[in-house]
Amino acid sequence: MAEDWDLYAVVRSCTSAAVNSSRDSAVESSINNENCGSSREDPLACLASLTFEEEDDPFTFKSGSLHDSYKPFLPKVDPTTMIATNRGIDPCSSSSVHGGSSGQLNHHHEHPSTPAAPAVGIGSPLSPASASILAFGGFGNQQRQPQQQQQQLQQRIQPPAQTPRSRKRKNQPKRNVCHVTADNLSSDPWAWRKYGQKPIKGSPYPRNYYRCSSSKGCSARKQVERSNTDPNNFIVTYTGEHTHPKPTHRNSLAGSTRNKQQPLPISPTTPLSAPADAAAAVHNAGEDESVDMAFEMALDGETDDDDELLIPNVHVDEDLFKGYEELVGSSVDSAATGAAASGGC
DNA sequence: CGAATTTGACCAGCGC
DNA sequence: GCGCTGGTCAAATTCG
Repeated sequence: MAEDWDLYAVVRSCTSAAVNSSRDSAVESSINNENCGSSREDPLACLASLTFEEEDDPFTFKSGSLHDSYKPFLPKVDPTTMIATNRGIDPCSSSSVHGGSSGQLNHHHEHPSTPAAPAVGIGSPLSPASASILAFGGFGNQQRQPQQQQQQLQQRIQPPAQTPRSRKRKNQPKRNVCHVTADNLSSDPWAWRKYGQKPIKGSPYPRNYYRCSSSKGCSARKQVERSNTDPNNFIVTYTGEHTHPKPTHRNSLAGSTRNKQQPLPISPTTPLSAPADAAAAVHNAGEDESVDMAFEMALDGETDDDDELLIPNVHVDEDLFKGYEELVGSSVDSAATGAAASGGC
């Protein structure tokens, strides 16, 4: 499915969320995503509508406590809501497992033998950006991230003395669970690097693990898995928080743009892949800024047109942008429009 | 050559 | 206490 991960997708997700704002079910929001095209409201609203569904998450953020935690990070946005769109990442990928169940995923699993076709895979011809839009602030675990980092470092340096790997549920940081459609799967300004993939019991689709590669010390992570109930929906779980400002450009990540096996549409074995690629791709497509904007808006909670606000170091080179426009003309337009739309979503 | 992805193995938490 | 499952690590591989 080559969905075009463009800003629209993001916007759509927002809108959809808005539409379903009354519901705290993120799933529903995402599911209805397609419908949202019509309704444009405040993207934030959309975000707001997306709630952290917990699924297996012991922490339930239904408005409330989490809200407080997020405040610092998400000033205007209702912490309980967030949107994530990961495009570029095709969670369904993966290996073998999936194949089996794949009945549902007709579009995706076709070349089990092909390892990754990552990013591109799901993505779009344009190559998605990997991103995921989400309002990711810190999930309230400001303390944790440094700790985790240290833990990991220590682990490597010395054998785990006490709690070497606190990655298990018990110690797990709070997570933001978002449900997004394939269309929306992607687009977050952060660069993600895949570090693992595992088949999940009860789900035909494997779960992919990504960590933020924008900064070495960043403990932000995200898990992407395809919903077994609705193959078109992906469950994106964000954990940890970014310890650095959003990358100015997705391609800021050295070597992040690795376009592998483009030829292969999507292989089941390669699910989400390559956020980095996607990011790069998006960037190339000229969507980058748009996406970023959308993302920012989400973060900011204000969909207004204050694009400037956001992250300080996010600066857009106009020339570059122009170049994009020329290159991708319409794409950019759409993206821009989308961004704008999102503002008025 | 550097960076990202793949994939098997390891380890810890949780349930029985 | 044991086994299962999920999360992470790290070597090998691939690609720009």
